[in-house]
Amino acid sequence: MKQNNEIVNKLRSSGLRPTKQRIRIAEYLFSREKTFHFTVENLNKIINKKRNFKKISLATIYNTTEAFQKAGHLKKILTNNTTSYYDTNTSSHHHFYDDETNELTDINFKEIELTKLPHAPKGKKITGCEVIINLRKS
Amino acid sequence: MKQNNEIVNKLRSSGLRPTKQRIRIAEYLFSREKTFHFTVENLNKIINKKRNFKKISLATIYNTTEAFQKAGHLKKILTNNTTSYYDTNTSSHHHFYDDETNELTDINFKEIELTKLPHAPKGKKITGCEVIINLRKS
DNA sequence: TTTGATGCAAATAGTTTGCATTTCT
DNA sequence: AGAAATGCAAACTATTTGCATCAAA
Repeated sequence: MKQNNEIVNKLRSSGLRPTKQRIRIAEYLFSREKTFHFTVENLNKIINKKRNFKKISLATIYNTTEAFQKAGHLKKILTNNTTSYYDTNTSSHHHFYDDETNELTDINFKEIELTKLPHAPKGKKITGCEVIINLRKS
Repeated sequence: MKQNNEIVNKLRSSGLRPTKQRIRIAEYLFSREKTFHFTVENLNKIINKKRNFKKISLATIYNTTEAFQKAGHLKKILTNNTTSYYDTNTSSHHHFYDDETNELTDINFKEIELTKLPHAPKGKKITGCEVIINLRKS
């Protein structure tokens, strides 16, 4: 596998073997300017739409997404529906959530100021913090 | 059905017929001081543990939970888990979420200070704002 | 050559739906 | 009686698992 060195290094340095499938998915996800929100089902459709490639199985898309998340390359987003959403923007940022359409939008972190946080309960540590602003049509 | 008038009125005044099942569930959920977090599966187990009552079907627990939510008696909580969590505390407040145990805990609203909020996108209005702090054992 | 990843299909978890029956008003 | 709620099972959706095969180190 000798392709896109940057991607290969990204995978390697996080302990992930750079397989064909992972490279293809990583290229799709991480070679972009704008942040990208998706479900596994979305990603599967997109990745497997192009006929010039061999199909990547849904299980692998699930595995890869989870591996990328654990490696810190993806962030799992909060929702109140039964599907998991992921975000290619792993830096600390917040979301608008439209309760009617289930649409998620990023909020620039400068738009929110959190000036006080609780301390973690005994024996626990804080691993993340997210603000969700609920929307509805006005 | 002539039981617990307060509960019956609560149901009636939100347009919900006070059926045996709804009353039993509402009595369990709303006759308490402290806020209560649960999943439908939790609630089902609890409600149907007591042998002295006739079993309430899981579908009814789902229906009732949704009806209570729509009526504003319950709040659905955002997590990064695919199971739905509900909260008997319907006022705007924040949560700790333990990613390992899936446990939810309230955060006293005084413990968090949000000093800056974005404005809603065009055509939308803000209906709520919630902070989730993820935990893990330290 | 051994360890880890993939792919498929079957299994599972959470939730929803259809419809006959029952309960409330 | 008429409208709405219940209960059951079947259907559905998202996700996970087991295991044989395959690719990377």
